[in-house]
Amino acid sequence: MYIQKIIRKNIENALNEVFRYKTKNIELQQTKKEFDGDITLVVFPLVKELKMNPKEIAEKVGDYLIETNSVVSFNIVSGFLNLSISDKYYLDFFNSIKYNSDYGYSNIVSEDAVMVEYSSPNTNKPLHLGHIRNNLLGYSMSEIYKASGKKVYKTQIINDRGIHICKSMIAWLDFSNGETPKSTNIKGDKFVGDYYIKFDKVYKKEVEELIKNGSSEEVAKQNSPILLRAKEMLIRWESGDKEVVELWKKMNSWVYEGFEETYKNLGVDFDSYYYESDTYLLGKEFILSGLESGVFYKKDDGSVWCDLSDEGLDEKIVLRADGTAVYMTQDIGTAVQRVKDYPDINSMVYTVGNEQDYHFKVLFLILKKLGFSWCENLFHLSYGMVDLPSGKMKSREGTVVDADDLMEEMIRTAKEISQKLGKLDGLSDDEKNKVYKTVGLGALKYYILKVDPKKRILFDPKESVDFQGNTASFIQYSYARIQSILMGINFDISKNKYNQKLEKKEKELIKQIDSFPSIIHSAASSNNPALVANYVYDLVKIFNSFYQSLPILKSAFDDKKSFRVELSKLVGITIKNALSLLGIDVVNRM
RNA sequence: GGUCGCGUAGCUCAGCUGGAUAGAGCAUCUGCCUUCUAAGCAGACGGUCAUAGGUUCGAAUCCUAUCGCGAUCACCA
Repeated sequence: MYIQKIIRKNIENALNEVFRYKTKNIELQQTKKEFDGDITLVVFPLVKELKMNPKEIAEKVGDYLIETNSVVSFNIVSGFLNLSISDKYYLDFFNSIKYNSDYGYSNIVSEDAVMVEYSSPNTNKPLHLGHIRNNLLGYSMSEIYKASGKKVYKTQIINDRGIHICKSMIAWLDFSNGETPKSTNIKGDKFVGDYYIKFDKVYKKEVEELIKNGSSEEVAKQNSPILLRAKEMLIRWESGDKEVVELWKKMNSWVYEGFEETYKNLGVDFDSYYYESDTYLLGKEFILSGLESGVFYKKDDGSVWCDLSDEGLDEKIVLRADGTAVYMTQDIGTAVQRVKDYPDINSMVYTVGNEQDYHFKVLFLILKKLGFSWCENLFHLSYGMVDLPSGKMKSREGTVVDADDLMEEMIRTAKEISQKLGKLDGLSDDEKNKVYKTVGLGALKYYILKVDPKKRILFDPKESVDFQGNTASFIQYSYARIQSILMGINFDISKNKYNQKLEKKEKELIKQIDSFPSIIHSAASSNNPALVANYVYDLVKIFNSFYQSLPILKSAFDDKKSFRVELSKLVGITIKNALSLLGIDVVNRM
């Protein structure tokens, strides 16, 4: 159990027994390096409540804690009670988990499940850097929820219908001569995306032509022949035209093949898929029942609205005048559908960019008004844009960073650096390539996940391939060194009975490891994988500094050395587990 | 204009529900490879926490205003 929890409980007891006082207002923190002690109680908040001076309170609490053997000593510095925990506590904790390869993960799995939606692409374009952030966040949060003891369903909703895919279809009919991804050896999503771009080119040319012939810009934009054909195709699709639907299925299947490849490379996966072509008509029934119960109201033209001015928001349309659904309608329907499909769900997480903050605020409010029991546990995992040093990513200007290209570049850079350093000499080509991939993708993932989701990221390709400092490869490298220590040792270290005094750095390491489960819980409750990233970086830094001071381990062995070997091993387990929450793999040698 | 988010070292970022002298990495400079991996370690330099008020024992953190950047405010998704 996390040491702070124990101390907190003991302090509660102390206050209760010494002062007959009960409070939740106990402020604990790590003791600063400059002072003696492990954990510090900030006494000030109690001063007011107990109406005594800080020193007196601190002394009484300290005495009680010593009497009850919770701490071995304490000192008081101006309202801060610094407590020293016995080495025995740390050693007992260490011994209790040192062979637990699942260390940190909760072994109690809750009955309730959380559904995490992420990725959710359109089917007319390949995935780009923004999707990478989305995927990494969604996947990582899923792993963190699992580790914190929740059952998780990973899903996505694919925007597979609408005018955008019709555009690709028209362009393919016009220009492909029957070519396919297979026949051209182009990845399916890129293949379809290329036709989307082709459509756009023709469209622009036609608009120009129309303007030259005297149309206004607005009219021209609406009346380009190729756009009219795309619109007509959408109508045919909606009416179930066999030919159109066939082509639509064919082209989407190409895209999905491409996406799967990208997901596989990125190391993310899904338990289920929702398609807008299935869900875009959902939700109308709830609009009707909402009308009856007075949640919504109808305007004269027949459109249906929800008034949210009580919550400080505007009114929001939920059904068009012609009775067709809008985005909001579908999202209401889809949410309900998901709970139907997975009855154990009691919360949902939507990983969607922060440009949709308003939409989700409204969606959650409406669901609440409609009275669904699970509406309290909806969370919009909102994240900031990914900018480039050259500015914003814009598909029209070709400044989008393609997901596949980026991953490839990261792997290539890992290869170059490794070759230059000669770290991998002696491995087979297969093994080398595996390391390049693990290191290159790890760098990408860590670079993105280590920053707070709600902040914008400035993605500098140059800096992201830097493998020094606060990067995945630094962490992976330390893991590899630990494996190397362990490999050099060929006798049984499990019999050691080390119970001497701990050195400062050993204690620091154990303390850091001790806090891992609580980090997982804070990451889960704040929906922020960056907490885990920064945690493991801190752990590795402490370890490296400790490691530097290790005596030579492979030769003459004593209890102290075997203890340190075991401690290193436990650090390795913790690093591996923490990284796996971020979707990052480790390598045994590099 | 209304609403929401962000603003911390030259650069990229930490800083949990307010707590001790605001922390890392990069960059710049100084040491450390005859010892298990130098993708490392030890150290130096670098701060008006956007600005101005307020709340209190105590503010980067909470409140108000102002400035800057961004998003959003569609019968688009």
